[in-house]
Order: sequence, then C-alpha cells, then structure tokens
Amino acid sequence: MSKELAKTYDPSSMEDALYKKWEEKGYFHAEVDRSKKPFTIVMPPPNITGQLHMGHALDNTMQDILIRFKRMQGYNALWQPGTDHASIATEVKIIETLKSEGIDKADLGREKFLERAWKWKEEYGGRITKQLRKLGSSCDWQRERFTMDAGCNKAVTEVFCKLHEKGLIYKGSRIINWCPVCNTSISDAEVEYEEQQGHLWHIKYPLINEDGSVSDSEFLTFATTRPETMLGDTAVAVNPSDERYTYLHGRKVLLPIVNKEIPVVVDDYVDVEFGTGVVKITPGHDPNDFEVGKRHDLPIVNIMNDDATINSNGGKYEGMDRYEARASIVKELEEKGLLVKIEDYSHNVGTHDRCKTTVEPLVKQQWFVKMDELIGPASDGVKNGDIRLVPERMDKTYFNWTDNIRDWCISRQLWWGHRIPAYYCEKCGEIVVAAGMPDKCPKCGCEHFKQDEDTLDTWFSSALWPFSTLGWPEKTQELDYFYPTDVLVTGYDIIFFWVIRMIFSGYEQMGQKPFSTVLFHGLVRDEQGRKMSKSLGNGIDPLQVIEQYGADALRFTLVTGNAPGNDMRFSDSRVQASRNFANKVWNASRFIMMNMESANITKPAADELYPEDKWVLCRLNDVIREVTDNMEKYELGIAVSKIYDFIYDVLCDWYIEMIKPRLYSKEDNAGKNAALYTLKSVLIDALKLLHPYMPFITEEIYCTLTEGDDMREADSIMITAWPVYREDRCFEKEADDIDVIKDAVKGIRNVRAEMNVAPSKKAAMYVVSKDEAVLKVFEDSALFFETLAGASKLTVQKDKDGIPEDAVSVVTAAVTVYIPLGEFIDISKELDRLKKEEKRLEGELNRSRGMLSNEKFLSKAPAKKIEEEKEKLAGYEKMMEQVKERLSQLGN
RNA sequence: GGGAUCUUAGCUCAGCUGGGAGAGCAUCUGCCUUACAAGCAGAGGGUCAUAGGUUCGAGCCCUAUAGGUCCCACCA
Repeated sequence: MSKELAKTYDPSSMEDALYKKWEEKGYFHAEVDRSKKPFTIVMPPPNITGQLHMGHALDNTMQDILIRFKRMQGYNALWQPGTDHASIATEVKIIETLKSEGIDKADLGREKFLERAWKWKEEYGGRITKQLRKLGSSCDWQRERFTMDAGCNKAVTEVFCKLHEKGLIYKGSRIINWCPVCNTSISDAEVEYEEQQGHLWHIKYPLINEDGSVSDSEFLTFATTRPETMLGDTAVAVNPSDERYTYLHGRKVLLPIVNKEIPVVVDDYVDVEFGTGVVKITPGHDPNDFEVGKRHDLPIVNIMNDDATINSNGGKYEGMDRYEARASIVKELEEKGLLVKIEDYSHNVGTHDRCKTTVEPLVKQQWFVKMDELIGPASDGVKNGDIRLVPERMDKTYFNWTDNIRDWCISRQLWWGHRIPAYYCEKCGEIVVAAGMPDKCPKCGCEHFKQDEDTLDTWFSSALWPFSTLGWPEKTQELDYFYPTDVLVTGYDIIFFWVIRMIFSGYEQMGQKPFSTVLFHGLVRDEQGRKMSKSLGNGIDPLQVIEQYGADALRFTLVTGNAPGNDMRFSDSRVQASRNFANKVWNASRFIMMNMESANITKPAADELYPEDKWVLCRLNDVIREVTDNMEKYELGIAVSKIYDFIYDVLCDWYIEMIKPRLYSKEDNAGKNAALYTLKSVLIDALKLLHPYMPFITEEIYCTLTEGDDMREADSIMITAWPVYREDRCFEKEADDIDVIKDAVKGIRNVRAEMNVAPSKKAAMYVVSKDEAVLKVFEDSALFFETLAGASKLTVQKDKDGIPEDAVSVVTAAVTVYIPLGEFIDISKELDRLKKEEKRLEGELNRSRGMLSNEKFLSKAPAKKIEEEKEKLAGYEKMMEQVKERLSQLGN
C-alpha cells in the first residue's frame, strides 16, 4: 500500500523541507575514506556582497549535477563551498554605508573600519549561501570556508613569504593603473576598455635653435588625447628611420607652459605612419611612454595626486581636476598659438571594471608577482593535457593569456583584505617579509617596525582556494585525499582573473595541478540576448523563478539545450516548459501509485514479461548507457534531453498507454504484476537519472513510491546507486518487434486524423503480411490496436481475402494495414494521400538506388553502411509495391 | 591589429569522432480517452548564411566572403 502523492505538483510546498532533510541527515558531508574514490569540486566562492543571480544559478546547478551524479556512482563526493571577501566590492559597500551615516572612512580609521566590515560580513555574508540552498546545492556546508578565515589567512601569508623568498614577489616602482575614485591601484585585468568619443588635440612645441634660443618659426607638431599630461612631458620622440626628422636627432624642444627644455629622442616605438610621426613622451602617465622613458633614461614627472587632481608639478594648475586642467591647458595653448587643430576622435579609454571611472596610469611603488617563471608550468599543464579545458577551444583564450602575461600588481590601497606581510624598520627602512612582526631589524637591530599599509588583490587568496580550503599549509588528510580536485566549473569570463592564477598557484605550491578539468559555461542572457545587468534592469531573479516554478524547473531550464561554453537566453516560456515536464513526471508517478494500491507486486520471472515490458527495459538500458556516457563527457545538455525523451516519449506516451489494459484487467494477475513491477522499476531508474537535474521532485516521488517496500534502496534517492547498463536487459528482438507495432499504430493514427475519423469511431483492421513471424507479432499485440489506434478488432492474414476494396490502407515497412471505414472514406482523398506517399517513396528509392549503384560508394563505404542501405532499399521497394497496388485498385 | 565564436523550422536552440535534418515554444486540425488541458492524437514549416574545395558521401572537415557577438592588444 503506497502513500499518495499530492494531486497537483507544487514545488514550493516540498523543496525547503527536502533540503532540510538532506542537510540534517548529512548527505552532503564527505569525510576522508580511503576505501572509496574521491571526487571533488571546489565551488567558485561567491562574493559576500553578492545576491544570487542567474550566473550563480547556472554555475552551481552544473556543479550540483556533477556532484550528485558522482555521489550516486559511488564516489566519495566532496563539493567544497565557501565565500569570498571581495576586497574592493565590499570596501566600496562599507564606504557607502558609512557615507549614508555621514562618516568618512579616513576619519573612522583602519581598525574601526575593519570592525564595521566584519560586522557587515556577519550580517550579510550568509545571504548568498542561503540562496544557494534554495537551488538545491548539495555542497558540504560543514566545510564552508571564507577567504579571510584563519586558515586562508595563513595560506596567503605562507604563499606571500615563499614567493618573496624565491624572488617571485618584489616591490617596485612601476606604472600601474590607478583608480582615482576607489583610491587604489588595480591590476591590468581589472581595466576594462571602453570606446569613448573624445578629441585629438594637435599641438606644437617650438624647437630650440642650435644656439640655444627658442625658435619662432620651427615647431614640432603632434597629437594627443590627453593634453593635460604635457605637464609631465620629458621628451618628444621620433622614429629613427624617419628621414623627415633626421635633423632633429640630438635637438631639444621647449615644453610650453612649463617652459622647460626637453630632448628629442629616437625610438622604434613611434609609428611613422600615424599622425605626424612625432610623439610626446610622458613617462609618468602612460605605459608606453614609461617604457620609452626607461630606454632613454628620461626623468619621470608625476603631475597628479591620487584623486586625479594636478599636483605641485603642474605649477599654476595645481589643485585642478584632470579634466578641468585639460580644458585650461588647451585654452592656454590656443592663446599661445600652439594649438594647431582639434579633431573628433573615437578611442578606447581604460576604465575600472568596478566603478567605471577612467583609470589613470601612475608610477607608484607597488608589490608585484613576477610571472615569467610561474606561468611556465601553468601553460604546460594545459598543453600536455594534465589539465583539460572543456570546451577545447578555451585553450586558445588560455594560451593567449599565458603567452602574454605581465607581472601581476597585487597590492591594493584598501583596508578590507589580507594585509601585506611586509614590515619596515622604523630606523633604517629595511623591509622584512615575514609571517609576523619581526623582533629586530636584521640590518640595524632596531626593534620597531611598521607593517605595510596595503592589502592584497582579492584574487590572491582565491588563487589558493583549491588547496587552502582543504587545509593547506597544514598537511591535512583532506589535502592528501581530495587534492587535486576533479573539475572546476566556471564562466569563461574569469579565465585570467582566476583560472590561470589557481593553476600556477597549484603547480607552484602543491607541485600538482589544482584540478583535472575545467568545465566552462557561458553567460545567461535575457530574452533579447542582452547581458543581464543592474543598470539595464533586465536581470531575472532566480529566487523569484524558484518561487514561481520551483528550483527543479529552473535547474532544468538552465542546462537544457545548451552546450559547454555557449551563452544562453533565458525566457519565461522555457521555464514553463520545464515546469510542465516536472508536472508530467509527477502525474506519471501518481498514475503508478494509484494502480499499486491494493497490489502486492513481486518480481516477475523472465518469461512472465510481455514484449512491451522487455521493450521498455531495453530502451531504458540504452538510455542509461548513453546518459552516463554523456555526463562523463560533461555533455549535460545532451544527457538531459535524452532523459526527457525517455520519460516523455518512451515511458509516458507509449509504455504506460500499452500496459493500461493489463493494469485494468481482473484476470491477468501475472501480467498485471509484470507490468506494475516493470513500470515501477523503470520509473525508479528514470528518477535516478533525472535526480541530478531535478533533485527535489525525484526525491519526493522516490520516497513516496518506495515507502516501506523492498524496492527501496535508501532513505533518499540521492544516496542510491546510479543505474548501470545490464546485459540481461538487451531484449533487442522484443524491442524491435514493439517498434514495428508502434510504426503501424502511428501510421493508423495518421490516416485516421487525415480522414477526419473521430477517435470515438472504432473500425475493423486487417494486417496483411506474407511473413508469418511478423503476423505473430501483430497477433500478440492485437490489443494495442484497440486501445491505441481505435480498432474494433484486429485480424491478421496472409492475403487480402475478404477485405473490402474501398478500405484505407496503411503501408509500413513490415505490413499493410487495411481499414474499411465505410462511409468515412473519401476515395479521392485516399488517392491523394497514396499519391503523396508514392512520391515520397520515389524520392527515397532514388536516393537509395543512387547510392547503391555508385561503385565508389560500394568500394569505399564501410560494409555495415552498405548493408544498412540495402535493407532500407528492400523496405522501400516493398512499400512502394503495396502503394502502387492500392493505387491501381482504387483508380479503377 | 590579433584571436575566438555564431549564422539550422516563425522564435530560442540541440545536432556526440562526416552516413537519410531534431527538440521546446508558436501555428493549424481533432479530442474533457478514469495520471496529467501545465494534457492527448495528428499536421504544416528548413537549397543547415553565401561561394568554392576535400570526400563515394558535408549541417559537420578546409578556404574565401558577408553579417552578428565576445575576448585580447591599443598608435600618441
């Protein structure tokens, strides 16, 4: 006696309770167990400032599918979760909050600020993990980590010190990207280029005559997009091969406004083709000019404060904002007759990816990670297949980065983050990098130190995530057992921010890759294909979708019809389709349970199974093999559509309909038992296949369906065994026979619909074939024609004796079915239909005969292919014969 | 400038190592058939962007072209 499922599928009524049960029972938790093989995924840690968006939903759904799949396959599956402190994002948020209270960050002071930040973290940091639970994520919350917890802090310090010791972290004056609003340096990766409408100002500097006087007739003209930087010019440059300017070599020009003489240098960097072939050089405010400056030993003049106002090097422009200064300087140049012209110009401007402020290249003392040594193993790892990227094309993007890597600026002028473990001797300025405050200066013996004020780039700690979360730098059991992890699931947009950095960190610190496979997904876009964004307001809230349609429907939607690495569009109608599928599964399960009431089913003997039972078992077997195979290859979209097709088409549309007569039968107890048992076991396996995709509904049905009976393997479907392909279920013969029957049923339905025969109208049907074995198959399945095709009675015979001339005929590859429809038949319509069929067959025959008469095909194609084609041809010829015969009969 | 990717049914997209074009939604026609109208049974609809090439055979491989998207670099 089974429990009942609720009449209607209502995800909201069950999902939370099921999740609670899983978590309480500890199903998500993994312990080191050397008798089992581990399978590990580390979750990309969401920012503590974050709210669950569709990107998270997709990312975590994919991970959950893989982890549930592997768990069911018997692996010791660990999904390691955690959150990221997100230094700049969080700091900005705290500053905003403070601002609303009228408090200034600087006034508050570092310590108080950090107190506030931690408080904020305690309050909001758990929001996103709660939301991940809504999605059904089966991660091991008992192992939840945070990039700034004690363990991660230790890992960060350890790595910093080790890299510093090896000379791979250094402090130096380099030109870096500065965000004047966030007041910090940022790495190259954080700069986003944006096309902006600007101007190209053509300016000229007077040449200094040989005698040292300023020329009033000779000028050097060039163009710039940032005229204000002229205050920091320390040279102008021309290309050495540019003959127009050979006379300038060794000469000087006068830098106007500043009234300073600066040299003309020659450098290959200058493009002869562009503009006038003359470039002003501002080593302090342009990365390229910085390089030119280094080559020619030019002084660096910094003209800007951290807030992008002009500093004292700007003379009378001191204190002006950079754009204000730009306008004023242009005006002054114009007054001096040094402005040649202004052109409209569209160019790419670097902006800070977080706040969209135009970044300012500045020369500053910063900490860097030297990349050239570290990147080698990371590049090789992917090259030699130690790490596999899915889809493979991501290799190119990856190598594009590894091949052009530059040193990584890791210091940030922020407070929220890992403070750089560098200490400065207050007496002699000696820098000591150590895990803690040093006792005394190794150089001067002084005992007073000040720690570096800066913190580390937030990605520094996430780069260590695959091993820091497993306990590194301690030598833990977990690290030994679960590392390297198996697969990393993430978006292709953070290959350079994160994936590369984890890979080189893994090789460097662990001597091993961090993961074997990286599975990339694309972006979730809106219905019109636009990126979902806050500013557009077109973001769809996953939590609202879950509330309306259920987490299962959302998950299903996110992985259906999508290939790895491809972007996808999200639309309400797609979620509805998913929800409808869930509803279908729900109702099919209800049907089974209704029929099992009062039935005490037992395992049937093999010879008690009907052909259709064997057919469905055989098809299930195939699906199990294919789906498993697809999932091993990370083809989740293909796998799920096969599960969908099996449940919808094979199980619901055909099998359930085929066994209804047996279920309703009062006499055929063995047959009823075989049908119910088969149905139940097939449903259980189908639910298992579906479980990684739709964990909630499958759990609810599984538990209700198997409550208190011996077909229950475990108290939760999530810890049952993944179905495996079984040799003893390869009922190919029965499977093929049923397909022949299905073929005939479909043909009959088609004809009836075309002839507008009401479904209620039953008709006699005659199956004609010369093949007795085929006739036997139809005889055995005669009942299906009554229940599925509207037959009043099915007669099988070897010839057409006794069949009315004006019957409608359905020609399949195996048989011809005659249906005398009496008054319903319209001979001319039937003729049309047959002619259409004739034409179709003609096409097929031509194609097939063409192929088979092609000698090259016969000599080069595989034998199996040729054999298949011959069989097809024979089938078509038989059908054509039948169609022609009917045509000539009716034509008379 | 370099690179990736896409162009398949009205719409959104699958199509695994090349072997007779698929799904969902939408449309049309019948059906309240005792699991499901969030349903059932049918139907229509595609020179797989264009032009070449390789092959017995190309949506799939190669080349070129057009258009879209994205990434990187960035020339003042």
